[in-house]
Amino acid sequence: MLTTDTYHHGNLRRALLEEASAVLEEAGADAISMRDLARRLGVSHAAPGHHFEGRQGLLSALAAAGFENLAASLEAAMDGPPGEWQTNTGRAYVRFALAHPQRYRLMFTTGITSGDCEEHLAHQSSRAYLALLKAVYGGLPDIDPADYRLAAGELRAWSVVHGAVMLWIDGQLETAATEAQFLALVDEMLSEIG
Amino acid sequence: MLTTDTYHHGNLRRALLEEASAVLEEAGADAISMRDLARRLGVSHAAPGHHFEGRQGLLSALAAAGFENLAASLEAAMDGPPGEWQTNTGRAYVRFALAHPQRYRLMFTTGITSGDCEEHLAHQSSRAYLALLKAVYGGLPDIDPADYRLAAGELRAWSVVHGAVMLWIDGQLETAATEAQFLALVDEMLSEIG
DNA sequence: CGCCTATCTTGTCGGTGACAAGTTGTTGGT
DNA sequence: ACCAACAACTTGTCACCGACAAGATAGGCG
Repeated sequence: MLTTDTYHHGNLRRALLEEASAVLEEAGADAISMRDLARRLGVSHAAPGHHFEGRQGLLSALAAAGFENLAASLEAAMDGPPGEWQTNTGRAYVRFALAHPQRYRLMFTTGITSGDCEEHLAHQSSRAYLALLKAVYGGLPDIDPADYRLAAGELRAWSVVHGAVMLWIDGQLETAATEAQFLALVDEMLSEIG
Repeated sequence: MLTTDTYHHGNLRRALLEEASAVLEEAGADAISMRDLARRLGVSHAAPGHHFEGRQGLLSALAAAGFENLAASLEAAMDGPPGEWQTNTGRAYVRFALAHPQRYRLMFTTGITSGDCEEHLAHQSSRAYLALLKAVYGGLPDIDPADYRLAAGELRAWSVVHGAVMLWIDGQLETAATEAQFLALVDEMLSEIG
């Protein structure tokens, strides 16, 4: 059992995150219960509480992991010529959100004020945002992050992908388009903007 | 007491909606509890259950009322010349969302599958959507609602306002802009699109 | 008067998050 | 080798929640 680290009753923290991810994907964040996770993993009802700052801490960790994946996806989308960065990154963004709708909703719904993996969450979140900025402007502007001010360019780009994705995830477009049609429309929007 | 209708212990349904609206505005939908509402109104803990199909039913009613207000706001924004419909309606949309952020989030987060005031919710929701269509195209296309298909025009318009608003409401832009700056940016986006 | 129905109350169930206190296993110092 | 300190986990409990069942109460109508 060298592979499973310290072992007292297994590597609980990792197991909790994996189990919670499964519940998240199939039933949404509201369905995640500390006691239920404990039950699924065969530990006592209070065990999960020792690995996160309460339920909110667990959700923060899930959100942070999501931002990490999103950032990696966006960064990977920029290995082509800069002229295609915006379109490719937008496509990657939407593809990520549609592949993990519940995770995406959690990432943008949960308050960042969580505290558990606060710095990790903030870091991965801003990493994703920097990728977005780079894609929109074909490179990173050389300014002090401290006095960064939101501009119309990135707001429009982010709003259109975030808005489309949220409308789809929340079922507002369900009766008006299939997923394939929705993706085609998003591609159309992205090439118009770019 | 003629004004308060039937009276057994007051017009509970209306009182519940008003109290729940207050809690919603100041603490969000998650803070709405049937038992807490009952406590606030001085009735027994089970009383609210007789007026809505459970907690979800109450939330649906709140969402439906929100869509009613939104639809009215959007319709009112189109009393000017058709050329200004899109910009004015967009502005009205964003203004509504920023004035009632928790309500707005509830409207687009809660599943429409609620059952309680399902037909009312669906009706007010599509009323708001029709206003949006009218604003985008300067009038309503003459098609059968049954075979309506989502098109790029309305998707882009809706996405950009919904996305911007959700990003703001969920605090993603907090550190990058003040509310006034955000509103100015939204106006800029709206006039570019229109 | 007596029934009927809508409204509200009381009681209870299983479930949940948070916390306190105790137990067990692991690790590291001597 | 031993023991202390620490981390991981268990047990127990609290207040809260939503949902339901069954009973009480009031108003309307015959």
